[in-house]
Formats: sequence, structure tokens, C-alpha cells
Amino acid sequence: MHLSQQSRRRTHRVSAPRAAASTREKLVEAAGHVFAEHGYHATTVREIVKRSGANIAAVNYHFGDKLGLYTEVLQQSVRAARVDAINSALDQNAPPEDILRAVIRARLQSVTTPNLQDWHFRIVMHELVQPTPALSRIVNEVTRPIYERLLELVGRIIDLPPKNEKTRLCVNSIMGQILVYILAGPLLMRLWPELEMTPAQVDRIAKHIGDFSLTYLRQANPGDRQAWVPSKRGRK
Amino acid sequence: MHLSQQSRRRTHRVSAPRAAASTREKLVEAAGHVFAEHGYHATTVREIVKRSGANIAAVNYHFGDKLGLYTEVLQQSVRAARVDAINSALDQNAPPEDILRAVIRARLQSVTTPNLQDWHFRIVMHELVQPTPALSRIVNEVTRPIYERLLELVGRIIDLPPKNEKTRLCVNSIMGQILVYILAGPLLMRLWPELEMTPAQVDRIAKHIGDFSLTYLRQANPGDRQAWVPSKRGRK
DNA sequence: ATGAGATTCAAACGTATGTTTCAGACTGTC
DNA sequence: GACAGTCTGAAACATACGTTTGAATCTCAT
Repeated sequence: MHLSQQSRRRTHRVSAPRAAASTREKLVEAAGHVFAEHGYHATTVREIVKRSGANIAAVNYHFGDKLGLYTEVLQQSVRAARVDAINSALDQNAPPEDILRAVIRARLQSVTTPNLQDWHFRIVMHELVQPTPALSRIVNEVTRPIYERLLELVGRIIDLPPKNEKTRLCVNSIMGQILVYILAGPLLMRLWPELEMTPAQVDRIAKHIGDFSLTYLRQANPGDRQAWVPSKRGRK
Repeated sequence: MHLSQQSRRRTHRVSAPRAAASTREKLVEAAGHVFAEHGYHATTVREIVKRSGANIAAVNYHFGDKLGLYTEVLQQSVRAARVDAINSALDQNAPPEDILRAVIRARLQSVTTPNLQDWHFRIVMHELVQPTPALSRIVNEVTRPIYERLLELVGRIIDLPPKNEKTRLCVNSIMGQILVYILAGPLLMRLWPELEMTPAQVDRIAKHIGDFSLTYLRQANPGDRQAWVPSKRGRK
């Protein structure tokens, strides 16, 4: 019973990697959307298979059970997440401030690409609210590196060590400004109905967050200039 | 069937407001915790009644159905939320900047009172991720007023109309910085394990968010000082 | 004390869900 | 063309869930 299931799954996991748009892939694709929309518990495998056009038994055949499919979605999710875009932004050789702006934009843009993989974040959202054993490990592997690179980047701007409390608070402030558009999306849409996340609008938001944050970061650099209260004071 | 249920519910809703720790109250109390932990869908009424020590039929008797109980929890939740603290902060007669700092602190402090009603926010979190028809209305009633007062407050600081896009972006930036500690709590704790939300730490965070935000807001006032674009052009 | 309504209780009901079964279709190999 | 292995299909299964039922118990004014 369990053994046959296991053997089945393992056998089929390895095989059939060549078929175009195989049932397995269609399942993961459909499951991603459904899980992102309803979360793990509220999602039914019947809705997934209906959306993917597969048979009800396909889930258990290919992934063992519902949790197996969810785990697979999660892995592909973090693997295909916008991490590459963010990392490439972090990798580019440019002034720290420009890198920060690029990271902000890359992260924000991930909200407005519903065709690609916007549901990755919604899944992570669900996990934030109600952690599942499967994810904690994976998220840590993908989120922490970015977070620590951000610490270092911001630390370079304000001339403080990455693990300094002030550095962390600044990174949190930046992350918060971005995450509010991702996490609190449903809320924001009610508070600000006119807001439409068009690419142009996203760019404006990204620019605002950059301005908002860099204004503080620049004057927070203790070694650069001592201006604090006299924000009016023109340098140049 | 449905009618008897309705009449039952209505009858009992009005009565029995005096008994000490009535079944009804115990149900709401227990349901609050369970809903906060697992969300609406993943919560079973059997777990609620088990926790409250009531019978399985008590939920349907007192609240009609599971959604009725959830709605009741939600109403009590928003009613007892920190709205009063935030509103009193908004009401006080003080310079706009001081009011803003007080609002930030009040909102943040609501995270660190786990003994009181910490599960209110967790329920709202679940609703953010997966909106339920019952809540949208209630949240709108309690969140929108605060949001619009914030718009006006920030608008006064930067000397712009409340509904101006820039004003809204600034309010979003401030909200985001606060919400990240509430919404992304589980995530933050992994990224920054040393962080402990003691009252003193919360005060420091609130001060940081205030500094971070006001630094931008002050120089963003178009009528006050004109430094805006030049920050990019000729620094250093 | 009594009776009517309010409340609780154990048990059961109907349904939706995750899962399994097994027959059959497909695919590549000898 | 027959065969083994891989995959799909419709149906059924077992269970957990929200809900309902009807009798038992409690409350309290008369």
C-alpha cells in the first residue's frame, strides 16, 4: 500500500522527462496557481486536476499525495523565483545606491508579472501565516542569502557593519516598503482602488521607495557628512 | 430546517448576556485562538469545541454555523483592536511629526502584547492572504478611517493634498515599515534570530521608523525647501 | 411544584475530500 | 505482433468535516 505507492512514485519521478507538457508538468503548473490562490488546506486536488485537465488519480500517481505535489511546487517555486533577477541586480558592478534601486525594482516587478510566476510569492505568503514543515527550510535557503547581501549592501551605503542593528533596521524598512505591496495587496486595493499595478506605475513606486529610503541612508552615513537635523543644508 | 436554525440563533443571540463565562463566550474565546493559528479553512469546529470544553452542537446552536462564529470573532476582534490607541494618538493636539511618531509606536506596540489580543492580527493576516466575504466589510470600516487620517496627516507634513499620489506612496511606505514586523514576523525571526520584541526594542524600532520616514517627509515638502532633485545631481 | 423555554449532550447524517483500485490505453523493445 | 512497463481513466473507498436531530437537562417565572 504505502510501499507500492512509494515505488510507483519514485519510478515515475525519474522517468518521463522528455514528453512535451507532460501530465506531471501540467499538474505542477496548475497546482501552483491553485495553491497560491487558496493556500494548502483550502485547495482541493479535484480543482487542481480539473484545471490541469488531468485525471484525479494523477496526483497520487506522480507525487504520492497532495503534500508531495505541494512540496514539488514549493521547490520549483523557490528555484524559479525572482531570485535570479534580484541576484543579478545585486551582482552588477555599479554604485551601491544604483544597485539598491535595481533590487527594489526587481522585487516589485515580481508582483506585476502574473503570467510568469507571481504565485510564488502568494505561496510564501501563505507559509508566512501558517508555516508548513516543508517550506521553512527552503525559504531559509533562498531568502537568507538575499537578506544578508542586502545587509551588506546597505551597510556599505551607511558605512556600518552588516550585522549592526541600525543596518538591519534599515533593511527591514526597505523590505517592508516593498512587501506591503505584495503582502497587503488585497488590503491596498480596497484602500486605494485607483491604484493599478501597471509596469509604469510599478516603476514609479520603485522610484519612490528608492528616494524614500536613500534620503535617509545618505544622511545616516556617520562618516560621510555630519548633517542630521539640517536636512535642508545643501551639499554640493 | 434553515428557518428553525435562524430563529434559534436570533433568539439566543439576544439572550444570556449575563452568565459568567457562558458557553457562547468560551466558544468565541477558543475560536479566536484556533482561527488565528490555522485560519478559517484549516480550523475545525471540533477543535474549537474541544478547546472550549463545549459540545459539538454548541457552535451551530449559538452561531448558526462555522461562518457565523467566525464573523462574531472578527467583529469582536476589530472592536477590541488597537484602533483606540491609534485613534487617540491621532487625536492628540501636537505637531504632525509627533503625532506620526505616536501612531507608529502605537501600531507597533500592538505586536508585543501577546497576552491581550495578539490573535486579532493573525486573523487579519489570514484574511489578507485569503479574503473572506465576512471581513472585507469590517476591515474596510476600521482600516480605511485610519488610512485616510494618515493620508491627511502625512499630507500636512509634506504640504500636499491627502489623495495625491505622492502622499499615498509615503503613507504606504510608512505602513509597510510597520507591517513587516507584523506580517513577516515568522520570517524576520529566522533572518534575525537575535531580535526580541521587548518593549524597549519596540520603542527603538518605532524611533527608527519615525526617523527613517520623517527624514524623507521633511525634505519632500515642496513649499518648505526646494531640495528635491538636486539630491541626485550634485552630492559629494 | 410545575411547565415552558433555553441550553446541552451523544449520536447520527450528508457531503466533500484525499486516496486507492483496477481495467485499459499508450509506448517502446524483442 | 506480442510483451513489459508506463501512464491514464472512471469508479469506488475511507475518512473527516460541518451540520442536524431529538432527547435530556437546566433555568426560572408563575
